[in-house]
Amino acid sequence: MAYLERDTNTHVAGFRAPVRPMDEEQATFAEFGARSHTYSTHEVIYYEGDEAKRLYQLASGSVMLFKLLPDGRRQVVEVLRPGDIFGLSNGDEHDCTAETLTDANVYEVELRQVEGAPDLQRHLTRCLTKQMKVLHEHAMLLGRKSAVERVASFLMYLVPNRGGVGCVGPATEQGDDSCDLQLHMTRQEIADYLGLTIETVSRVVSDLKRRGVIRIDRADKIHLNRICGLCQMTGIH
Amino acid sequence: MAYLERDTNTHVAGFRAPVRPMDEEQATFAEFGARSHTYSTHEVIYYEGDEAKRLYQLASGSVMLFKLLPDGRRQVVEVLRPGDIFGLSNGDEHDCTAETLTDANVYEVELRQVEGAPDLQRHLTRCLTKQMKVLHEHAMLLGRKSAVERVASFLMYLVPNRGGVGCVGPATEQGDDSCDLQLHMTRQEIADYLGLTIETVSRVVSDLKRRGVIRIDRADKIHLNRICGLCQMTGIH
DNA sequence: GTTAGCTTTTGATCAATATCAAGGGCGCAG
DNA sequence: CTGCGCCCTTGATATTGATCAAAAGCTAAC
Repeated sequence: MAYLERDTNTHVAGFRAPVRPMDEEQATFAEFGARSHTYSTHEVIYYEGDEAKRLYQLASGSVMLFKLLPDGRRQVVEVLRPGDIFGLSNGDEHDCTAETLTDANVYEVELRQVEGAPDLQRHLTRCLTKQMKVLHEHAMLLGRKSAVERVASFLMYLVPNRGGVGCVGPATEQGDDSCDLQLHMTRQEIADYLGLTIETVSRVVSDLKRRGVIRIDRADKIHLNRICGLCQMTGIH
Repeated sequence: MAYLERDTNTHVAGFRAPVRPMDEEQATFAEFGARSHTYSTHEVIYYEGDEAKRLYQLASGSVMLFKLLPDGRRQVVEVLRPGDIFGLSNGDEHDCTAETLTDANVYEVELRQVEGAPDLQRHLTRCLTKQMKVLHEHAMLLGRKSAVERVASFLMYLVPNRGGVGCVGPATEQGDDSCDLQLHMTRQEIADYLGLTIETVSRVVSDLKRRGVIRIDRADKIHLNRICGLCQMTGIH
């Protein structure tokens, strides 16, 4: 199935973990003449191949970065959270397309202003390091995990305070083992993020439901009945 | 096949593209009280989970970063070239194991020295951005490419001046469409990098040989007969 | 030169996921 | 309220790559 065949105007998408507090990192950007820009759901911020002019930091909402092959195969390479950086490029072209998954607020700084701003640089290093770690984790997912493990990992990634990576304990702090998630991504976007087909994602989700691990309130509203049980399925344990 | 089951002492590994000139980025490190350290082939620089104390820059040779799942599945997440950075961590633990693939020379700087060094920071941003782009490309490979496309992409990545990513023209500058490669990785390491099994890698390589695209001089010395032909098989065209 | 221990290759089979093909559900426009 | 368009789900089948198994090459030590 080729992405290009899709009618691209009709998707609701993205995800937001409920009440994700701004990271310390986030404060910095506003101080650097960073204009703040608002984008609506499913708006393209830049295209792969566009000239890279600005550095972006997501303030609120959700943005995905993806790449396309000429035959239409798509890979979503990052799903960004508030505080994450994008738009940096080592050539002068963007290597990915950036598209919002929700309404999003974004700080924007001209690239040439970045060079001479040490604080900002320090900041960038920290953000990039964090995002790199997520990319490493995702490479493991794409290269070595089964379909079930991918979907379980994806859902766990959305659980607040589970940081997306690894297991920080048997349950949420209050000993509460359930959680509501709001996916802001279609099955197609999830599939393109996890390196699967839309059918496989759908089947795995149905399976998790059948096994009682999750409950599906709407296609994009999923309740986790047993976070620990789900976590056991990520391949990390 | 689980990595842990392997006898880990017997592998030759890694790759080096013939005569890769040092990037401008590389100069910087030596100026920051960076000790230079030499590691021999197949030496572990640090383990996943170790406390992160130093920042490393590869000066010469080749290093891979990999992650393991508890059942022994392994994913090589980066194969580093001279100039590349590693060892940064956003928590205090390393998220990957770093292991040399060849004898390697490495600059090492204490992490706390990094904070107060703006030039180094600027430098880091550039390196990380470049490596991030490679990670994006690799996510596409792992998520969406076929076995043949993966192996073809891998080989193209080793061709000097093809930068690893994309096609910069119909042939090398001199119009020369062939090239000698020295892989410093075993089939197992290649498989773990490409998200395949050792058997699949072997089969694909044999296939390319049968089709006359490559010639195999030794398991780790491969001659590309038709770079363009190979490039056509990467999925990028 | 021969043997032992790897790594790599090759073959046969299996399993996971993709592909192909219908339906079903939900939201929105009229 | 009704119908149309999207998604999403589910089923049947095909295909790719994994797994299991064994033989063939290398390399180094004796």
